[in-house]
Amino acid sequence: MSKSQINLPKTAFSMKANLSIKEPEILKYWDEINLYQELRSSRKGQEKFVLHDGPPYANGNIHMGTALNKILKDIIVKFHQMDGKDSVYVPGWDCHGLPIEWKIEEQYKKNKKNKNEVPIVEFRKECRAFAEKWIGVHKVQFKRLGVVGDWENYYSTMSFDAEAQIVRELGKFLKEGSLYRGFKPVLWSTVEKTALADAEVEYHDHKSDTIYAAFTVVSSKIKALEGSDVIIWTTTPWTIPANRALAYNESLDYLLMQIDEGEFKNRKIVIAEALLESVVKDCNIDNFKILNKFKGIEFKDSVCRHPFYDLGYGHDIPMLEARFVTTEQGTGIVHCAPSHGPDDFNLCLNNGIKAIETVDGDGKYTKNVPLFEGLHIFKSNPVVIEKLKEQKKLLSNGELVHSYPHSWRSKAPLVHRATPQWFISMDSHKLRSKALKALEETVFYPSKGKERLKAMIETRPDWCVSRQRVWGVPLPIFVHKKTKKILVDDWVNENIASIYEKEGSDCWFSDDPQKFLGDKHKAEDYEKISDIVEVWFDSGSTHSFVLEKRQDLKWPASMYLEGSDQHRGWFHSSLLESCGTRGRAPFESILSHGFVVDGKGLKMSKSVGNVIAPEDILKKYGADILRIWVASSNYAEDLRIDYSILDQHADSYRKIRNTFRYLLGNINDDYEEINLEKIDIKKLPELEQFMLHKIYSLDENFKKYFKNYDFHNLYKELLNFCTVDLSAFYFDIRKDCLYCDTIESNKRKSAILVLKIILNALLKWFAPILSFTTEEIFKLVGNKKSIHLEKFINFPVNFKNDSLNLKWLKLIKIRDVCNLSIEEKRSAKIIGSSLEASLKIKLDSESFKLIKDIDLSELCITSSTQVEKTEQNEVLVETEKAKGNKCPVCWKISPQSCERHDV
RNA sequence: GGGCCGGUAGCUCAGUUGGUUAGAGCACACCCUUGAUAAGGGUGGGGUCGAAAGUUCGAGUCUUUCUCGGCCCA
Repeated sequence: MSKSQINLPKTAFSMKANLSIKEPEILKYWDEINLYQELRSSRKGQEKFVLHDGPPYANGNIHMGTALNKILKDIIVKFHQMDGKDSVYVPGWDCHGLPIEWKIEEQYKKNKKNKNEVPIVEFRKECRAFAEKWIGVHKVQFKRLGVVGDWENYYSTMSFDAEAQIVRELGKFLKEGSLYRGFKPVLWSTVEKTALADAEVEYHDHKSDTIYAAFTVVSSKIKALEGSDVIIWTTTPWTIPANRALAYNESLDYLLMQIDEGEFKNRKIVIAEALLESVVKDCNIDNFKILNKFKGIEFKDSVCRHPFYDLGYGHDIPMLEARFVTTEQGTGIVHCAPSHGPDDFNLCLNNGIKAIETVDGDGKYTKNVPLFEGLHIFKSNPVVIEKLKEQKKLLSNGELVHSYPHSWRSKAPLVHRATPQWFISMDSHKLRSKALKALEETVFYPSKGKERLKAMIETRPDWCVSRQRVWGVPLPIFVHKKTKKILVDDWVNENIASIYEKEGSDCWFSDDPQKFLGDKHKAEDYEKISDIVEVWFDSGSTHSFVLEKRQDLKWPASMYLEGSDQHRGWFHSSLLESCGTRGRAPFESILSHGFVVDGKGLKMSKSVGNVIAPEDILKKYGADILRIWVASSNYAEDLRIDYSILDQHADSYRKIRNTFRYLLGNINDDYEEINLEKIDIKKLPELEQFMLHKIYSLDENFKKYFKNYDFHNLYKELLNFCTVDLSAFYFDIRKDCLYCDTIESNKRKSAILVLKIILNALLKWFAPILSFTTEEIFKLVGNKKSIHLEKFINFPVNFKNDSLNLKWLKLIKIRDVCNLSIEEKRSAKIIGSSLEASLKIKLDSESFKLIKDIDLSELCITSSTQVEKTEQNEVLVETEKAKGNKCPVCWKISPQSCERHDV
């Protein structure tokens, strides 16, 4: 029997995907047809959906986290585009900041160049070039993932427009009065000579010198204390010269005790009772007497002497009450250096003791510190300890390994150092309450994001927006030299902005200040601030220079989408910036996703060796597999990835691809648009009607899932449709008709019609996820430009047929019973394929009625079936080997010759 | 160390306001097919729902503690 007599599937769509080769070709095609512009013009005038890109930092290759982020963005943008909206995506980059500065400095060090000898403007030019280079690299890498956007007209925080607008935004805070100059200790790196943002700090173990030092009581309400030594413990002996106070906890119990041995023999010391044991052990004190016990509250108004009293440290050291004093470690009395710790700073500030500059940017003591001026703090511990010993103020000293802040770049230990800073007040102009109100008006996916952000806004301190660095937008502030008043002048602010618009912000550092002040103010009367704006203000302002400025976008954005760490980052800074300047959030919704972790749920790290680079996945699997991974993972939690997980997604991809291949093969790649409204559904076989109902109800779920951005359930439903409803059911049953019936047969024509509808539906449903593969197929079967220009299908409501659905669900249950019976005979080696089976089926009267017009042989893919009515309330099936001859065409076995194929 | 979030088959995920024997797909095993063929079909095994205690007639679901992991903060 020649195979030419049957209609075997034929298609140019290969089974093997070869994605790593095919995808770049499709990218080229998208470039050729200028897909992004086509997308825009195809939805001109339609409702806008704007997903505002949270700018990645223009530094280093992309990793799985960035890939996840961009793919998720792209999937959402494409969904809205296919939903008929003008769905615009403008990618952007964050360019200023310390990491790039550090890279350039690293290069300097390599080339033995001294940063201090390079003019700031030249240094900044190198930073700019560095960022530009990485934007170029990122662009290629993001595009390769299949992300469609306005890559030609991206935004960046270092563009002249952006720098100008950032100045205008700061001007608003300045004018309002919520931007003020404060003074506080910040974490400072003496290596980079800069303050560090919280995000730039890492905690590592560090070996510190520890000391127990004595502060002699000069006066106290408890007379017994006078002349005794209050003992403090610290891991930073170098802060002793900056000491201005001691702190105690009023609810703790304290002891006055006499020491009967060693250096402190016959001297009286004061410590907390709870720490007696550890102090005695630490200081090797074996012989002592407890003289007195009292509550911390009695320390009130006590005054001590600095250990270096005789060396020029004549000032009083008051004892102050502080809740932060605990009995976890130390002595229960804490030494306070307001210039070197936030707690110390606040406590002293509340008691009228101001911080002064005790340490300069290089880490050397200033002239405010007698004895030690010019000495580097990291070299001063031995000197301080020596002096304490000499003054007989050192009870004991040692070493301690503990968790300590370090710079994430240089890994150098950090110190707290008081510096002048610029702040935006959270409360002076109700920024906090505005932001909290804005959160109530924002939709969060997942919803738990709202609480997370809210908790942060409720408790955060004023926003410090200044940094002592050079690669950033200069703080556009002048302070009057005599009055110390901040210059607030709209004209000056706008003047600075318009200068930046023309030439960028480099000129702030190089040009005559008069250029910015114009004729209105004399430059010599003003101090020009040389700080730069912290980068979170840059990115927090993107809404102002991207969303508001561009005609193709809208303000506020429909959505901000980032990793969950950005609750503290970009979501946070954007919310504050926009609430401060515009009174509402720059976004209508926020979608946050978890972090990419390895197959066991552990975070990826080089040292563990569980890092997977997007590049490797693209090479081995292709972008569509990676996109499946994104779509099928629950982004509300952390997302696991390893090669076994990817292998399984690759298997699913193959299943989907073969589903398409079956469809294409049976229609011989011959597709035409079908007017769904004009189908006479009642004239189709019931199986086809059932499939149309399936399509309709799947589409309903699809839309529901899409509305909630619930992609992993959406993808799962699509995949199950391919596997369960199509491959194992509809396709399997209809093979006989498609292969063996004549082309003219109405049944076959009906099946072909439904196959075409399914093909079209699957293409559109999958397009946002399988961007490359659906395009490959779309180009094969049509002459339209791109699948991504299409819209989702609106299926006619008459596809829906609930009663038919119920009937067929029952039929499938009967089919399941039949399969069990067939399997029994198959495992007994009585039959092989199901076409070798002949079924004897007994049905109760209800089921018997159900199958009146149903061909159970067709449904179960057997050669024959006999059905009997029975009183029993169950389905009984007996399988026998079919008797007769096998039709050489349709392979059905019957005693007579084949009805369809008269051979 | 503190705050928040999470832990359901090997994997990705469902599991309504507590209510039958905890589900799906994939993977796996066995069988069939060789006209979707580096495909396709059928059947099957697989879970102490992170652990323990408690509330309840009844807990994957509620409470507490612990544990592991992640994010944020110190």
